[in-house]
Amino acid sequence: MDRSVKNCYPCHMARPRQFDEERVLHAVRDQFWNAGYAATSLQDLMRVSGLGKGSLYAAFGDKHQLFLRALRSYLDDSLGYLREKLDSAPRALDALRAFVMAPVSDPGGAAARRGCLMANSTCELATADPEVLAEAGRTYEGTTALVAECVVRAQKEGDVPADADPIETARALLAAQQGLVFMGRTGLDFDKLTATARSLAAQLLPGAG
Amino acid sequence: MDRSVKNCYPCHMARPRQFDEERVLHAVRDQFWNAGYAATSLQDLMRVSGLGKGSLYAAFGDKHQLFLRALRSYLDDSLGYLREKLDSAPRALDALRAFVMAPVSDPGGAAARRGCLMANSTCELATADPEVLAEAGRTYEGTTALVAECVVRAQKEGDVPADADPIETARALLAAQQGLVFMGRTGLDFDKLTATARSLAAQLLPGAG
DNA sequence: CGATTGATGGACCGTTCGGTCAAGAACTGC
DNA sequence: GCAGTTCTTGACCGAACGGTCCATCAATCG
Repeated sequence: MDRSVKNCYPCHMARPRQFDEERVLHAVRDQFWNAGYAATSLQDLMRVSGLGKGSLYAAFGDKHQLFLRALRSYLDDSLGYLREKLDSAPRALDALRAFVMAPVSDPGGAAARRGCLMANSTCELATADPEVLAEAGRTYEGTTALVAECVVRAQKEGDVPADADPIETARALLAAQQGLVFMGRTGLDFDKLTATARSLAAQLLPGAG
Repeated sequence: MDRSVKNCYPCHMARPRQFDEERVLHAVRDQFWNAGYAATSLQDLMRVSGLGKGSLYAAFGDKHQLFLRALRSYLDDSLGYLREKLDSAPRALDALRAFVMAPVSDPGGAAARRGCLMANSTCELATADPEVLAEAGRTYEGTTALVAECVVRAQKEGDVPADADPIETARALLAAQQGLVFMGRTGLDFDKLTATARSLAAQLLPGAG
């Protein structure tokens, strides 16, 4: 089943893949990100990946499975990046602040207008696609857990009141962050969005920037 | 052009409409709300409206125009409802708290999981559909203005510090609310969502509930 | 009643959709 | 070089898509 491991052919080597699976997933992910799931056609996917229909179907299954693969790849990257950011910050409070401000961390604001693939997909598909809904639930639970860990660290460092519930605090921070992601997607002016992000971070987290 | 005005026929009356335009817009809006724009076919629209293709096209133009009509009808209703809620509250602070908590005001949580038509549409279409993006911008600017007015009133009533910027406060409240709407759409447990809403309201607004 | 008008519903259009399949290409082991 | 295996390509499929058109219907006014 898993053809990503190269040296597992029965006895005769066959024709090797001429494409890099990760590269294709990346291109496909961008396409879904820009146009959404339903508005992306197989022709779009062929164009951005450079693959023929047959290759796409042989490698990934149908459109929906390919979408889920691309989505999961995106989530793995995002969660890994978040974990690294949260863990590597010298002071947990700074990491929490950066977490809330993440939607405005891109200088130009282009990323803010593009939003988040998982968020966009959830809004488009959550009602009708249980697998996407499940992925969303898992993702935001995972994110909450990571942030909550960071809250605990901030408490140990004396920056967050010890009586605050870490999970509850994390959920509030996550909700605020996702609200900012969404406001960015509505086209809200980047400077105003940044000001709002600062305001939210200041109100939800102790200490002055 | 405008056939909604009944008494403007040249000289002979013709066959009158056999459907209620508002009723159709309502049904169509629900369909788009449940399935999204791209995933809704003309057959779906015919089914939920009970109209034939010809009637739909004659009355509303193509699918995209019909969608915009339904979306605007939704927005008019929503903004009207919000204005009324904000104005009718005896105390502005209570209205602001209710505004933030709106995503969990539905007892069962079904509304929370359905999300907001404008928010869903923005996430699905904002990148590719300038008209939807413009509608989103207008909507959230309008909402910000309404909430800011209410903040001013709360300041006059002594419930919100006088030195707070009403617009900035309104944007933060709106972002928090939309974050909650989104978290509801991810399927987050309704009780947890409610707790998060309470937590956000408590941190962003003065006074104890 | 008959002329006129807009509403109606479904047949019909070309296009594009997601998905399948078979034939050929590329590669290794014998 | 041949056999065996997988990958690649593009033709092909039926279905569904959005959209147009027209014969028919219902209502009014002269």
